[in-house]
Amino acid sequence: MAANDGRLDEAARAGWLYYVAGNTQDQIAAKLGVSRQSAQRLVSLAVSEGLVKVRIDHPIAACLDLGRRLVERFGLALCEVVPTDPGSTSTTLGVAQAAAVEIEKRLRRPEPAIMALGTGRTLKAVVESLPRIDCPQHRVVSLTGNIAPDGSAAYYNVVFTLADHVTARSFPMPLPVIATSPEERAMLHAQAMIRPTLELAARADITFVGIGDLGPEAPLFLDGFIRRDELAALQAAGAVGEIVGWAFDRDGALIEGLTNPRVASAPIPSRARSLVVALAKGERKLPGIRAAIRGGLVNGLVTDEATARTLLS
Amino acid sequence: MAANDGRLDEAARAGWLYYVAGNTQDQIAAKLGVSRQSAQRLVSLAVSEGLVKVRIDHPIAACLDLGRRLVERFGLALCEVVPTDPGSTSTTLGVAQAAAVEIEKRLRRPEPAIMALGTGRTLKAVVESLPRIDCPQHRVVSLTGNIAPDGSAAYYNVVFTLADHVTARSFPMPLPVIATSPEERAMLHAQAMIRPTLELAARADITFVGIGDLGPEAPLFLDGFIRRDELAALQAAGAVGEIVGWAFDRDGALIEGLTNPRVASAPIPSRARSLVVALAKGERKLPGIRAAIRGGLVNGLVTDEATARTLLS
DNA sequence: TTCGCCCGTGAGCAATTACTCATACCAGCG
DNA sequence: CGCTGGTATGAGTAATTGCTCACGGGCGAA
Repeated sequence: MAANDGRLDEAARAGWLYYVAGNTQDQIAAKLGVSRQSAQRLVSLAVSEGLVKVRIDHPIAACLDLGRRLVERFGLALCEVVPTDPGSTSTTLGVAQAAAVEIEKRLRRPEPAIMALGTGRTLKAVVESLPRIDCPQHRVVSLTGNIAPDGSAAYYNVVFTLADHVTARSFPMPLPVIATSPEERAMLHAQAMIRPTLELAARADITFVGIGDLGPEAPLFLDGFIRRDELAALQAAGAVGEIVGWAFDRDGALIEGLTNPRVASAPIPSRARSLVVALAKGERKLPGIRAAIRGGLVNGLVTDEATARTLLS
Repeated sequence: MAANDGRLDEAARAGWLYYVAGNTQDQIAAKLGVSRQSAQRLVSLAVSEGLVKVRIDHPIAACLDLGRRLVERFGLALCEVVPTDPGSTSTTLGVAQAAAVEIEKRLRRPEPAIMALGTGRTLKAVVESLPRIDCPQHRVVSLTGNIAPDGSAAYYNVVFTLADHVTARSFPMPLPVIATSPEERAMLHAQAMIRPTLELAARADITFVGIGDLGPEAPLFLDGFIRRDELAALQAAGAVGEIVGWAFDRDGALIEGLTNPRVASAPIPSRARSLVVALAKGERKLPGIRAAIRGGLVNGLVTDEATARTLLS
């Protein structure tokens, strides 16, 4: 660990000399007394470890405009639109970074606040691109369980990862995502460990959630939280997306019955008194995004240009 | 302007695709429909226009440690130490970026605050590396005049430059830096336009100033604010540095007489009730830095590793 | 102690990027 | 209408970077 830290230290230094001071890797090698290849490795280590954060500080007119129009059209309280990379297959590229900036902005405020987080690949990517922040005044609460169907702690539980970067007090939720029965759900929620967390979630000042699609590759299904027949039933009932497990139809109304009564996640915090920001982009999630903002499940959105355009058309 | 903006827009997009999305310039060229060379030009334009901000998000242990020791040793309220690039001749590299981060942090706070700024090459570089921030709740006031000896607006008046990036209310000071006589100074300060600004400066919550050396290449002399004989007189009187024109000796005590009675800048705000941060690094400025912190002219410092080490030795 | 594995290192090479120069284009002007 | 200065563009080339592979030293297991 100490050696590793020393290495990261060197990597940070190399990255600094490279990106900030504008040295070539040869110069860095000379200054740090290592071979050019090692310098290159240090720089690339700095990048891959996420030590190097790049942001483009220019309001690309087209994106700004799309954001404004989305705010107007759907009555959103917050909307960020990032450029689309036409070739990329990533479902988080750009959105994650933009969301991280928003989160960082809140966490840097000195007034104590409660932030609730959902789960999923997008949130995971967001948290990974957060810088280190010291903010013990804030509390971060997970909206959803961190127990995978196989009993292990789910990879996508983001509050744990967040704790690596941020010193806020964190409240994970030691629950499955979807209980086996409504009764089990009730029992779990009644636990002494859980109730304070649920109450905290209900009082969140700001919430960031991903939106899951419910197509054939629904993350909820892929990750084993629901079975194929349950997915099919949801689809048949008109479900087009889900937020922390709560499936909803094209009007943004939660599906009655099926898996929803067993969802062990906290309810989505109130849009009336807090900011609930959805992070999502891409063709597959479009029906879900559209439903969530039309139905008022969320009042904030971070998405990309292409998705924004389609939403407006 | 419109065309230029469109170009910057493209540049920002290219920069985004390059740095955030990780495309090669070939790919960017294809996606933007331009030649590879043009894509390269767009990316480099984005960099040179300062659209691309890189920060290294790792507390380099050595720097942290130096900062802590400086805080302890000199009773500072804030100290940031950045790595040194052994080969670079820049007097602002690193320090400017670190200071920009500190300033940004303050400006992002929602509670209204008053920030005072000095002048000089360092401050200029700081302001240029600030991102765009919308913060009309804050007020930014210049401590010093913006009229050069030849009557033009001085290049290094940073509050104007700041206004390009930040929407805070700004209060420049339409004064020379050093008046021709103490009487002129008094008269200038009595002006109705000036007095509110001076009062604002006195109430600043946080102040950032550069430290000028008074060696043979003193910026005050190079920029024509003082004559060679005045510089010599200051040196003879034991002056080792200046802050917004106020020359001080090695104990950090303001020089009596000479140019000081004619300095038209606002007094350095109170260290007792606010934070006054000096931004400076480099051999030449060392005597000035040492004097300023030992004499309590400032209670914060942003500097580089090499300077920090020397200060501690 | 010795063997084998693995991590880090250095060399060479392919890919990518940055720079220089010549050319083309355009606006303003005679 | 043609000229001229300035600016953008494309081509070629040098520099820089990133990748792969083979080597070597350290460490744990037998």
